[in-house]
Amino acid sequence: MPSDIRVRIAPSPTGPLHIGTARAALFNYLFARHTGGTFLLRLEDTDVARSTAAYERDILDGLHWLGITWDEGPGVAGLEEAGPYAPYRQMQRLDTYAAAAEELLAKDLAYRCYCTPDELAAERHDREVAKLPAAYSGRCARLSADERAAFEAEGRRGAIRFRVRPGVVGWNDLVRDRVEIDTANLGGDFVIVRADGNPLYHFTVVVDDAAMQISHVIRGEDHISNTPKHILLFEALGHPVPVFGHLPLILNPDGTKMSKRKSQTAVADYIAQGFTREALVNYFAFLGWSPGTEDDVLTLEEVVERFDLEKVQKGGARFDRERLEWLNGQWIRRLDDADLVARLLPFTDAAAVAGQIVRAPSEEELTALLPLVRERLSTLASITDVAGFLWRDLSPDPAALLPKRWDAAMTIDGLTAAREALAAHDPVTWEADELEPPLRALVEARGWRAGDLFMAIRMAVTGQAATPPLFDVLVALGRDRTLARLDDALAALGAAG
RNA sequence: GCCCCCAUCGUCUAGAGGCCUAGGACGCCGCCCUUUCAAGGCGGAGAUCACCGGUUCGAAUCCGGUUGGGGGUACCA
Repeated sequence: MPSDIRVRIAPSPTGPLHIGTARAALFNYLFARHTGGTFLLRLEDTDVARSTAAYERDILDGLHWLGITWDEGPGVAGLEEAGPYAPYRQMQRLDTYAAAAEELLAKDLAYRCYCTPDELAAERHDREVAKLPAAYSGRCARLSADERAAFEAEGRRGAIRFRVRPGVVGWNDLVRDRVEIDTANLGGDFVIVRADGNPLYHFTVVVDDAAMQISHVIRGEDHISNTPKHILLFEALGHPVPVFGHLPLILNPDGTKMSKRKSQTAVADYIAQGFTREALVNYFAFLGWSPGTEDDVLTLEEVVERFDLEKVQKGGARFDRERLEWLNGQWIRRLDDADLVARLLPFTDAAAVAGQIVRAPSEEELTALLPLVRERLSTLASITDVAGFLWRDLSPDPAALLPKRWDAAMTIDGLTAAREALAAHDPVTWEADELEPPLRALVEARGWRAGDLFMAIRMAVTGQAATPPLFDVLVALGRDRTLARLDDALAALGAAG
């Protein structure tokens, strides 16, 4: 059954895709998909000074990467402009706002204000000194035609202010029930169109939400105090007021509103660090919402099925990177081989380009390695921590080659014997379960602890104390490189002694 | 300052008057598995449900106040 529910995400291309925007987009998407409604994307690019095409691209690409798709939206990032209410970019809708502003002016619901920024600043300052709440005095609210003409003659264009009517504005918020705010606390008549003719956010958002038949406005809690202004504008425009739902904020670890300064906020950075879309979406969905069951690893589709705005938390949620990493590990373990390899390849390639490894592995090589690395990856990028020794040259550090209980002489003895045993091993059966018995036998014969010998070999052939299982590592390395690295380690130890 | 929102383990949360001596997950600590690291299994510590007062036979759940935290106070979005 088709639904007339229409929701939107309206990002402003003044920065890269922010986690908060992605989360708001996700909740709108979930609500739309769950109810069979329509989800649209509108670009709010009226802040010309700060908006860029590169940010636009980053935002749209990021949302798509996450799997958040819209039914109507602008023609950018390789997309066709789509939907019955085009254009979906505010700078292409200026005449719509101009017409709406004219209408409000004509009905005397708005007026021109000729105050200069300096005058406004002085006014603000005086009120602050007098300990009065910040508000516009309304000095231009009742100018006569002559006074207006005088200002215009001076060359002043005048901004357009909306007349805020006295009274209380209230709404039934989807997540926090009844909210009421006295318009006396709105700061006076507010500007809807700048003196330079550019419309402002509060105005464009309402004009567009009205024009695009938005039924539910789902956005961050930081907009609660803007909502009365928007309701007033909807009423002035003669348009039904949509239903509002204010989501709890994503917080820095210290509990303040998430910011670039205290947290990593760009989705692109999480992508670059090897977080999967599944983990990110899963994590965002569970920040402020929960299915009410004990499930914690869910696909986007499963979340869509269970999503309910009324189960959204009211209080803000701190961003917990450790939990995200755990979820990421969960998802990495769930991906099928081909998928995981395809996602890993860009990271090994990038590491090679960056010089972190000297050679990027092939698809086949990575596929063969999967059983060794999969459960050790917390991010895709950590592949080079887990298996980088395979694609890197080692420079043995004698001190770092010694197992806890072994000194240099002991280690030389152990590695020499191990090298001999491995060199004597049939190259044709260079396989993990073939390599283990001879080394175990050696340990037995010499009365060593298996762990000590294995650690000595591990350090010698990988340069690390933490690696995938040793015999699998020797196989991945191959006979020649294994023996060569043992020789190098022995040489380093000999030089030190 | 003024307005508004919020308040359950360190963190994310379950909980819509009796099922709660408050459940799950992350993290932390043990144990098991084990050649290291992970993963996995098992167990543990961790919340007098911010506080005070009310309503009720009974409150984490309802009401009021206090405190604390957060958000907003632009010719930014």
